[in-house]
Amino acid sequence: MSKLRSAPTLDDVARMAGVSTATVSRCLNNPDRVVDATRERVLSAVDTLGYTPNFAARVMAAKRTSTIGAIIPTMENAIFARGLQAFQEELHKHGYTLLVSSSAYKPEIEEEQIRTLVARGADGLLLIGHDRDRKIHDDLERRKIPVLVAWSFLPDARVPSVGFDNRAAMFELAHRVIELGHRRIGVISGVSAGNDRARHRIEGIQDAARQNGLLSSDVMMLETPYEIENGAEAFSKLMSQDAPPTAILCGNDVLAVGALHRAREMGLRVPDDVSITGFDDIELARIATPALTTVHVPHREMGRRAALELVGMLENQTQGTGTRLATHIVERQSLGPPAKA
Amino acid sequence: MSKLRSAPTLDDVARMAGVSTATVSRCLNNPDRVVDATRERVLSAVDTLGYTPNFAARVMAAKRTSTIGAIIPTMENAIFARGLQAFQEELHKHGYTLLVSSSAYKPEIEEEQIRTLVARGADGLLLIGHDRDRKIHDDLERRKIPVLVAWSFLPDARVPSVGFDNRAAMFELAHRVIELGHRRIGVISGVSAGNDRARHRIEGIQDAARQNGLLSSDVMMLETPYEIENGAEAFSKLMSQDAPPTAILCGNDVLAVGALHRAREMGLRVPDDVSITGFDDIELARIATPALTTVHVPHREMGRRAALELVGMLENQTQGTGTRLATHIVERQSLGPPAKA
DNA sequence: ATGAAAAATGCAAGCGCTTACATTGCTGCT
DNA sequence: AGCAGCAATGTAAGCGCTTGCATTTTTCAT
Repeated sequence: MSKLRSAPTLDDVARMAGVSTATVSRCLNNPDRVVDATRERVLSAVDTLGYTPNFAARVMAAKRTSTIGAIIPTMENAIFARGLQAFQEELHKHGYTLLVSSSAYKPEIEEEQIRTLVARGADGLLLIGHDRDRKIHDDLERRKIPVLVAWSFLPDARVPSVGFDNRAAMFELAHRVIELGHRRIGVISGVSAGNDRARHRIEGIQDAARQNGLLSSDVMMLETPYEIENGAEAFSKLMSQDAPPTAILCGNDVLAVGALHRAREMGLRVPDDVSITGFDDIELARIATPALTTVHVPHREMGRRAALELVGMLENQTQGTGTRLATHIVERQSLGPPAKA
Repeated sequence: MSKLRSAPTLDDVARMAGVSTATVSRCLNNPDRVVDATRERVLSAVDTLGYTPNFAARVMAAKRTSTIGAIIPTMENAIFARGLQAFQEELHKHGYTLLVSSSAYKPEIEEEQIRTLVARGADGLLLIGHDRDRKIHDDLERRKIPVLVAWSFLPDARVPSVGFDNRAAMFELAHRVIELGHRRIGVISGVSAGNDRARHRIEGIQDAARQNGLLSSDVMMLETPYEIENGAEAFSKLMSQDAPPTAILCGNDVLAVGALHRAREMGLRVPDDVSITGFDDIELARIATPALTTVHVPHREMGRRAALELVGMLENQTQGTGTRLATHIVERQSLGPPAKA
């Protein structure tokens, strides 16, 4: 498979322009270190030859790829789409390319992807959430690869993070729900093992329950993978109990939409018969019927900040400080007071 | 000795295992060409050193990346998510890695992404749709990089494709709509310039209209980017005419969900006051209220087939034959007969 | 045992680029 | 005119790996 046979190389360009390869390289990477006349000659050779630098060779020689790797739990729904889009746009402005892969929420896959991205020479890494085998960070540290965590801000974690306080955010929402009069609360959480965001959201709910004098038996919790169908199933289970909850807090919007859908199938009116809330405020939340009350996360801002932070770490060799972003509740139609008993 | 703080290389492993670098390389790439005892020794050195092959170096030496590049129009919604997922799973089985990037439906960005992927050494490329500057294919051909097109099957295009007949699929749906009695049809299409899929879907509608004796003035067409909000806007425009359509065919499910949403906001009942249909059958279509009548596309099958085809082209140096997949209408609640006038 | 074929391993030449250092060619000062 | 000093360009040493070919070791039929 010698497909490269026909691709022109630096040498070809140099020969055609009558200069050394060093000069061609400079034309491409430090144009101002070459005199105008030469540069023009070289660039026109590049043009007529249709030359494109060989990435692998460049990486080998320069020991730097200008590439950032990101591993997100899923690409199947829009949870990370908007933030990642902003991340990549900002990266692009600074001359970096983004490589994305997804871990399907599986730690072992995430680890494999990290290795792949590192082997491919990622100059820096964006990871989601803090929960992770510490050996991974040991290894990354040893290789001196800057890592930034997003979607979860923890002030004194080992790795700097750009994100929000999942616990406080969910606390606020749960508090609001209880304040409306709900006393039996259902929770449909994502799988919390290895997922600090899911865990912190649960804790936020528990904080609010405790603080408002609910018993732990008033809170019915279910964990399930983050998919619409699972939200629906969990909803059924929760509502088929003797004293079903009057409000159901979901770990994210996807789960909430599943719950919403099942509620309709079961002939339950939302929020009259049961309230349902989400988390993330992705587009789906606005579109759902009824529109979802949820926690708004500043996705684009988070992505942009993460990019700036990571680029800063890369170019100044600094440790990175992290940023905590604010979230807020968006009240739409899916949350109301409980029905009068 | 000074390697301690940076990534170990093949040399380090070789030294530690007391063999040559060639042997280490073979252990990693052709394990059976090395005797057991040696292999074990080498692998344990790999392990204790935490060695990971340097991708760029490997590519340079082997002239092959085992990487496939794919450029899809968007990652923001789920249109391509499922198919791409299947594509990558199948690729993985054959030892290939997938690199994805998105073009935002812009030809010039697609072109840039192609160059990037090629520079990065993609062994093969998956592209969406056939519309594309021919120079791009000239260049790819010259570099001998196999290309496969998906999401649109064209039997005698320059490049082999795995997909379905967009025109026929949309024809079938439009025919069904007209058969139900609709005479004034609205169409919310994606932007057709540079997008053969959008264009063929429009043509399918026109075929059906003509064949059923509708006048071209009975079909009101709007083009708009593929986003929910645009679907909503287009819906408003279409319905604010003197004689608004009784059925609206949307170029994809995303647009249709936008239309559905706006209908509700305007107090129109679907399908009693107006019918709305989609295309693609992504999860959103099932979840929407009312559930969307749409054209089912075998996303996973398409992704899988595309992977097999592309791997075949790569490994057998063949041209690729392409595959046409069948679609079918999924009737849910958003389509009904027109209201009695 | 013995030698030839087969299996295992080693040697070393690149792959296409960047970059430290060396060389050449100018500028403008005295 | 002569030369320091700098700008422009060239030279060549790798970067870490794979692989064709050479060499050594093992296997096995005799």
